[in-house]
Amino acid sequence: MKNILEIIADTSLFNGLPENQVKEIVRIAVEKRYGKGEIIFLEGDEGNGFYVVADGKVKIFKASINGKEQILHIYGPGNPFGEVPVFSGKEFPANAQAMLKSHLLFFPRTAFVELITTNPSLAMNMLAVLSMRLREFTVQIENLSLKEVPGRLSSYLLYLADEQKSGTNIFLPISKGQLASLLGTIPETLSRIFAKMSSRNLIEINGRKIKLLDRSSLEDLAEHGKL
Amino acid sequence: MKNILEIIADTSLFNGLPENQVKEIVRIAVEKRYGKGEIIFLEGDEGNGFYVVADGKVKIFKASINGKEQILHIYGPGNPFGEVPVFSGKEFPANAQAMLKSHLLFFPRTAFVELITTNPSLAMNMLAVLSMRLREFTVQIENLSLKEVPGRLSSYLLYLADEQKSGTNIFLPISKGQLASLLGTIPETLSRIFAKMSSRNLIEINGRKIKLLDRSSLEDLAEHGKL
DNA sequence: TCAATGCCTTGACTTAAATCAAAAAAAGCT
DNA sequence: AGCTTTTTTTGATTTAAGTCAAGGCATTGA
Repeated sequence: MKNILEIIADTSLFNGLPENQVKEIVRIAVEKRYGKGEIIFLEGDEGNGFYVVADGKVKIFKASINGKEQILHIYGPGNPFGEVPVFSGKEFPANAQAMLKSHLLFFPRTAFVELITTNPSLAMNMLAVLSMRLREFTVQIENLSLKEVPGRLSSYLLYLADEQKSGTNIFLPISKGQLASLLGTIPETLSRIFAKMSSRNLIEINGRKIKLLDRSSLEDLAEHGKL
Repeated sequence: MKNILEIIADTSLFNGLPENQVKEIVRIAVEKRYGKGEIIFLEGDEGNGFYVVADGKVKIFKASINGKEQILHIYGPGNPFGEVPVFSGKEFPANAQAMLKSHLLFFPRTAFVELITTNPSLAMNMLAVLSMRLREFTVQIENLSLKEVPGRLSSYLLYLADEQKSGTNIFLPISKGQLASLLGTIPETLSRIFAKMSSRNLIEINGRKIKLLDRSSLEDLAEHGKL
């Protein structure tokens, strides 16, 4: 278990900051703990601060009336989330829930804004974080609107392979049901597509272990769609 | 035709800044003009700065191989765009094209970053702008994945009515073809849905003039989907 | 006024994916 | 282990929306 200072040092948000600033940040951070499945905030809740994951896993999602959910992000150690209302001054635009027992740091809005207004390099880090988020959303919207599910799945598998640097063997960090939600579909559809990709020797599946057999076909699929 | 100083004063990005700071900003702005249909930047281009629309209309979009496009935003006078690579330090994540003859102000990356690092309140404005964008994208992803086209259209019409403050009479600011792309669909589908909504007396259409006849049904549609 | 162009609509058809229902497999628990 | 609960898979069916093709309407301009 790391201490708060170590956690903060591991966050992109805070790197490159001078020693005394980091201490200031530690001073305003509030530790919070959540059990598996516990709701951290709901869409529409007043956004009086943002969080950094110290340990555990958190999902950010939108829900429709009829129960279907769309996962927007999944965050792990070192990732900040919930920053939007800090600067837009409005409510949270989506829900956050702990996927595992999680340990979070909470940064209250007013204290953080105070820090940022006097510290340009913290502001720059924050700008970089938000820009990256915007970039990710751009990709996600493209995926949802321009590609069919097999294309989105291929993109995700290739992304994972890259992320995990494990060559062609990858491991799903979330359940297939959750993956379906992240890809904007439902478990049945995802299952069928896995089966089809498997039967065409694009991949090999063993529970959460997946082996990429035909990378170039997967890349093609991620680009052009159509299985 | 406004002068640069007036344009800049009208931008949320720059409001609340002290006089001398505004002058600094004017100093680094570069005027650029584009004809209708002209490309401003393409996805993957190096992002060496961002733009503010002084006059005209600009669309930001993603394109797929087979010609289908997804419009992400449409910006008019006073709106900044292309800020992402300024802080993420990467390329533009989408394409930008002038929809009309447009007059833009360009802010070079390095000069702007310099300004921001010495001016916390400019940084705060920038953070607010990015946060608002993030919030909009969150809604757009929800729409694309959780709602069917009639629901997305209803949301858009209600949004327009609110925006235009014209009661129940609204005017489409873009062509129906472009609207289809903004809603993540194709013109044929949009046309059919307009026809269906019209036959059910939810709306009345006359070219780009639309009258909302049954607001509560539209709201219901925007919430729950299903026409 | 009449062609010409661009934009929108309509119809017939196909297809990807959602829904409903149920079985099978895997993971947790005592 | 044996039981329960959750997750995943499979099958049959429905449905929303995309594709292809043709026609209509309106604006522009010679």
